[in-house]
Amino acid sequence: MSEEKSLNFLEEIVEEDLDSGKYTSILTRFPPEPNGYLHIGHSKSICLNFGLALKYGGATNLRFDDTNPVTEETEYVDSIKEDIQWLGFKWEKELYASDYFDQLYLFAVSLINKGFAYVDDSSAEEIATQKGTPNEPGIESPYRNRPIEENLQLFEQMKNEEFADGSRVLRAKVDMNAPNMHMRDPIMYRIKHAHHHRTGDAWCIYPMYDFAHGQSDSIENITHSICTLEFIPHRPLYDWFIEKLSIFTSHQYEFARLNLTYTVMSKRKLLQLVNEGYVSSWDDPRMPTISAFRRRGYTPSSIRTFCDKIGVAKRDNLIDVSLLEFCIREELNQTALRVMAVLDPIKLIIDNYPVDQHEDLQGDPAPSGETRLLPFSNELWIEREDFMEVPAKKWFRLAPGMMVRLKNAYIVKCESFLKDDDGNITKIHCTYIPESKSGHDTSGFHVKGTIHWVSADHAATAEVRLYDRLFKVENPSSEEGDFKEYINPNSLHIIKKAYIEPSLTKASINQPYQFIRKGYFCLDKDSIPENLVFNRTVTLKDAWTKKVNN
RNA sequence: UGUCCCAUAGUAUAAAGGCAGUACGACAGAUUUUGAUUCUGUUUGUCGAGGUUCGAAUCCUCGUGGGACAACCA
Repeated sequence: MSEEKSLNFLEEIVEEDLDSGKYTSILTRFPPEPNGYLHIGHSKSICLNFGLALKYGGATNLRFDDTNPVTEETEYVDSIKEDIQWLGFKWEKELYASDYFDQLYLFAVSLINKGFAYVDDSSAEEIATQKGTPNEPGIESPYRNRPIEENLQLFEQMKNEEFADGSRVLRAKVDMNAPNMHMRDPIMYRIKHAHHHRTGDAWCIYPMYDFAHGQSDSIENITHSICTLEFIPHRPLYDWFIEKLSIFTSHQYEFARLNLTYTVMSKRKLLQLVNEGYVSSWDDPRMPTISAFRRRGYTPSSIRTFCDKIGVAKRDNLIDVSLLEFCIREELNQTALRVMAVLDPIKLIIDNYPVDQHEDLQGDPAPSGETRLLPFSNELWIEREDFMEVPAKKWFRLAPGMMVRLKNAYIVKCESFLKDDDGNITKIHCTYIPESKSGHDTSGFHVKGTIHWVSADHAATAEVRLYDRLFKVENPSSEEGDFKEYINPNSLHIIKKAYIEPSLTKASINQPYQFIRKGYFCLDKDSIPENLVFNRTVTLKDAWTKKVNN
């Protein structure tokens, strides 16, 4: 029963290339620059590159695009590798563009020899001026027609640390009149006396992206080099270098990057949020980074499912974050242990339940069949929002004179309540119906509402962190002004002291929980035995709140 | 006043000249000891104008709209 799922345009290209015999197997690559943490947008690219290879029996290299030593660090390399593995993918080889610095240097010399590259002494400003604009052609550099010998000599001197940063560059000799700005004699090498995270101080000249990426693809025999739309104008250059160098012909294909509502997806902006303290770290659970989703309780498979559902195409898109939430809820609904925790407590006293008595009630069994006991007594904590002094229409939780089921316990009826001087409700008095015990209900009462609770004497406490969207608007990047103006000031709500059922004191970090009626939660890495911390991964769908708000 | 990419429900994504479908969302109902889950149903779409064709979301032309491109970033 193979449900024929339609192919995306990249799968079509791969199938064609395989069917036509152009390739007998495919090789893709995932090429992050180690200058930041991976985000959910990268996971689309990861799922695409690794997924394509998996589907068609090929392989994927992990290649760090580390040609700019001033922004790149080993810390990022490590986090990137961890994130890819966590997502569930295995790379064929771990490679670095810097592995090819020697080869790239020889490629450059060869282009100089063929008259396709020259050393330019112009300043950055002069080169920018020479470039022209999209509407006006560029002008040729006065150094453009230097003799080959002189270029060779100067380029070697560049390599030999004889010149200062910025004093000279190596440029490709293409066409200053090209309508495509990238073809107007692009820079191939620049001088940077900077320490490289892998090659140390071996080099003071570093290749630019355009003279590193395609050549690295070619060296590795990458068949399908998949990147995002903004590289489309680079493709003619990508092809030009490969052709002039007469090396293995890799091909570049472009897809539209993922954008998600209520967040930003550029490393530059995410770095700002971290550096300027809007979030606590790269893995602050409000961030769209993979490490943040991991910490927040998202699973690798939920992210992979999401990447599968969003599809792949070439048009700009803005995916509704509710799709991501659907994916994680769908999974957690299957795997989460149901437990009870009261986040905003109010005391409920059962007047007809003996003060010194308690009983251990049976909680809902876990999917594994494992059971747990719920201590019950005359004083409980319930959720403040589960009581209304004056019930709304269609309200079926607690209110004066109304009855509700306490989950896995008894039916109670609200008899009275107390308020403090400010009018805040402080205590709710109820009576319980002894014949209504869960599983043994002979009371004959039928109640519409069931609420969660914990026994006041037996409850443990924990810190609970509730997260909301990081931005107030769907697409912060498209708004006027600075994107940071649109940050949601209420994206984090910390509850210092929530009451949790005793079984949760044994919570473990990879076990998802559903706090019944409150959402899916996971233990945070900040937890210590004296202070457990839970993150809300995602809320439950909530038809009631929605109804009230409308 | 350039070059390139793109245009299908609210958001995404299919339909390879032959019945516009799927998912999420939204809405309504059923079930429910989670106002969750589950189940059922409803809603909404081919940017415009020409052309080719028996037949066009699909091919062509011209518009319109959106996006990308002028870092010694990737």
